[in-house]
Amino acid sequence: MSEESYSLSGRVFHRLREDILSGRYHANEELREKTIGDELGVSRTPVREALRQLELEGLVKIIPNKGAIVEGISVADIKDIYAIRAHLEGLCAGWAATRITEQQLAALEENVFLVEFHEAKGNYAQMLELDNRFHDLLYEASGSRMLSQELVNLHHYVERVRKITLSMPERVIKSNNEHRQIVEALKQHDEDRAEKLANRHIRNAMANMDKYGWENLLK
Amino acid sequence: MSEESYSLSGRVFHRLREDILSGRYHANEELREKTIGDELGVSRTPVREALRQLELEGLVKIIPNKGAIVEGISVADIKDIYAIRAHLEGLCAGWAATRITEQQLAALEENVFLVEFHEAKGNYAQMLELDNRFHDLLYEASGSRMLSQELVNLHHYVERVRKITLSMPERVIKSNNEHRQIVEALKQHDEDRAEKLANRHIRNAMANMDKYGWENLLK
DNA sequence: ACATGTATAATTGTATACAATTCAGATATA
DNA sequence: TATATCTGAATTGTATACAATTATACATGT
Repeated sequence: MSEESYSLSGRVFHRLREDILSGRYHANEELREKTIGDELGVSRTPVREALRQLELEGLVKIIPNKGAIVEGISVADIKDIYAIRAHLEGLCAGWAATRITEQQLAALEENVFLVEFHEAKGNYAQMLELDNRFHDLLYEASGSRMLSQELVNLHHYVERVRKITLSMPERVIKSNNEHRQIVEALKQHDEDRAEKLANRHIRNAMANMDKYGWENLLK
Repeated sequence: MSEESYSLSGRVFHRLREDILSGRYHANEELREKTIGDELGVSRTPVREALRQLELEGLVKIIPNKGAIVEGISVADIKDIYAIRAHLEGLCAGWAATRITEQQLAALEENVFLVEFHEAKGNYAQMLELDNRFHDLLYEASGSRMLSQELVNLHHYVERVRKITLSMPERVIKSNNEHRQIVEALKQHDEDRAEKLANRHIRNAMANMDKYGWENLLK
């Protein structure tokens, strides 16, 4: 999944989103077009385009003739996103159960196997990448452009949580077991079971953060 | 609910979105920055900003150095959105049941009453506006910025369906009855019931379109 | 006729110029 | 002192200029 963008405005957009979601900009911070442009070595034009896009994502608020301020994202927001994802990933897995292709199934099985492989070697660096890939594959298997798009968007918001989660070996193992069960249900085209398992998978991720402490999230 | 935008780029954005969702532009149509700018009497700058935003909403696809083409929205997409909304409006109503304020409840009750009033007078013109308002109030009552934002976005996509639906007197009556029941559940802070009713409300809207014939949707 | 190459036009990407608005500080006035 | 108002700087909004890329048309050779 290449998140690269070869236009300047695209690069500025991804960079600013990352900086906001990672907390490098704090909430309510003012974003000046010229300042950002100078920092990234571009003119105001691509910066403006990026800010307008971030506004649509809800990460900044643009006040006409005044400027852009960081909306940021609170712990409550992230919890909400997990609740939303629980529903939508369930729906997604359910749809995928009846629509998934053999190739997509094979790709998911390979993914589960790869996690197992690297986990056994204690190679946790690739976990985030592999986890991203699992979910992207699942989204695509739903066969729904709209649902997939929604879930990909939501996924970005919680990258920070997942970085923490997937650095815990015991959670990685459990998570991959849950992935395996989901794939199994997809293989059997068991819609209800796939939906329930995917829903619970997200809820388990939430429960894991409950134990870890959400308040530790934003440093 | 003011959908107005006082910047040129905002106006272009809303205008283009409306034109795409209403089918004035057909799928795969190429959108030239200069042409659009000339039509709307603005320069390329605000047009570009609008196109970049529409890309994020999935309504156009931008191919670097080539241009923007209309993604459009298919009947399948709209059905998917209804399914997604069914889940999320349920979640939303459930949350609202425990968080809604007295003022918000009063506003919802007033809305239901107003629909009744205008319906009795056969004044169907305001129905879309009032229906929009009901759902916006419900979204806000969820107390969740993220969920509200998601639902508002999804709502835009199906404006075309709702224009049809809400021009059917018998559906308007049923719809408002469903609204009334939802408000009742919110009043009693009955989370499960609110969730079920809101979920079913959207499913009923789908069933109504099933009868009407989805294929008649895109002219 | 067909493919290929090349010049030219059209279009997008980015930077800059200028207009409109807002902000900050100084000055004036009660 | 407190308040109001003016003035210039800073910032955003929009248009335009220029660069980079892509599309089109035509010529050339096979």
